[in-house]
Amino acid sequence: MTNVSIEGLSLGTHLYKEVKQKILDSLRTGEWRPGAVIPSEKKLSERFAVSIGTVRKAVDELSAENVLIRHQGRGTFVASHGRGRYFFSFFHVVHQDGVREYPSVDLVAFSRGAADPEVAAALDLDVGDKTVRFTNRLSLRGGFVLLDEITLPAALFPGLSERALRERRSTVYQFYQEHFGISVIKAADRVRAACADALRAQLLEVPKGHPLLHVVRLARSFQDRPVELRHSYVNTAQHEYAVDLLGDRV
Amino acid sequence: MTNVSIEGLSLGTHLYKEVKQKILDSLRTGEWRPGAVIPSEKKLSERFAVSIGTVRKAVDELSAENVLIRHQGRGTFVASHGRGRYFFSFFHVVHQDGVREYPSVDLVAFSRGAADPEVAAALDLDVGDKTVRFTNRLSLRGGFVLLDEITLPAALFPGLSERALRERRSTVYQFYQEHFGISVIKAADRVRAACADALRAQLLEVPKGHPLLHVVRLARSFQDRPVELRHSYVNTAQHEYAVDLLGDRV
DNA sequence: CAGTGGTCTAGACCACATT
DNA sequence: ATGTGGTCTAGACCACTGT
Repeated sequence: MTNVSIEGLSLGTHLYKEVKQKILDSLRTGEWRPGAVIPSEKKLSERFAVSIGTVRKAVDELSAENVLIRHQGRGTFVASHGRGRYFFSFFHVVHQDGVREYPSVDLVAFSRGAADPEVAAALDLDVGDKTVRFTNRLSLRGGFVLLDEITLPAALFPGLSERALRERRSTVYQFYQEHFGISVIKAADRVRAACADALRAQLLEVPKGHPLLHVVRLARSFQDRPVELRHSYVNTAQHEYAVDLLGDRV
Repeated sequence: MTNVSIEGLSLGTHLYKEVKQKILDSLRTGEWRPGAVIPSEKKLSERFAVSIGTVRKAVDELSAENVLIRHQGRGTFVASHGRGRYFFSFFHVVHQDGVREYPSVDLVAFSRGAADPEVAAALDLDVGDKTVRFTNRLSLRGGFVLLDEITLPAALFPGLSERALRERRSTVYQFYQEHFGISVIKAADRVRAACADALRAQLLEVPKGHPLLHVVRLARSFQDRPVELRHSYVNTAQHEYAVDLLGDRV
């Protein structure tokens, strides 16, 4: 741990930010895969030639951002979109009695298309770039509650097929991660009130004109790269979209 | 910084948590008021007889929770509900073009009443305890966009008058803080889609039956004490309710 | 300039999990 | 017993702010 520092180095930079970046690089390149342990803090400190405290600070931030997960005595793991509490960081629909529940899913539409200007702008594509679109219908307590209309950049999901989607048993984001190496680590939701049109009313089995939540989500991976645009329609007759403001974490 | 520790002390406890608690105590008792600086980390470390690193860890958490705000070179300040970026931690309605804007407010209703079972459960009161109710109408870009129907426990807001509310020029949470010493530091929102009833349609100048967002918020102060129940109705014709999931902070 | 928070180090010790 | 993350210390140095 020599305090080696070529003169003039580390001007305007922060060691722990560099360490954080190097860790993210190793995640992006797949050196450490989702669900796996990463090297101990001691080893990382040797590898990056910094003190343990500096590694800790980098890992602190990554774990605060849910990119890494620490387990005392066991090690530090790469976050995966399994069915842990993490799932509910991205699934905000709860029953009105407050109970969280995993939805069951059926695929009701699948198609390929080209990005229109709106999609292109959101996903950082050129107009006309190939996209994949599909719609999931989610059920809670046996009733249809949610319609997820999802648009993906085809380039990031090579070979994505309707069949693979239909046969998947994991969550959607877990599926992205395991099959295409794409980790959704943040997202922005924008919520509006809307009335059900004929098609969506039929799929959700509500009267046409029934009020629905319309949620537009843009999900991002490392380096803020947008990877998914999603329009969700929620029947809030018995469910709600729940958000915690401040407090420890999302 | 003697490592004084009566034997057996600090079993199952964490020093920095104790420090955090002591800081919160000083906030609750009003020793350090909103907007003011608190003592430097050095002084705190002497006062609590711990190392600076331990104080830093306590302050780290409090500043992550937006209870304290650090300014390098200036000091650490008690968060206040002024019109800083903090305001938008609790005001999530943005124009559909993404621009955030401060609303203008007018008070359209004020009354006193007693807690019904629902209100009592939410605010941790007994049924029949006195409450204050009022409704704010918020405008953005010259149009009525939001109706905030607010219920407060009268005991926590002694002497709250319609006139004081009407003449206030600060934000609502700033008003609570400055006049009643109540700091809202977290809240939970539950969002549903609804249709405007006659009264609310009239106030928001939309057709009866127009789809609205219905947001139920429970706001809390220190120690998770519930201090405000709020029903908001949002016209999302040109605005949206925006939420960031994960990423650095709210 | 002095004082503040921010970074970084180096090491001791604790709590927990696995072998 | 070993190795992991978690806490705590003590101090050096940097970057920023106000006087």
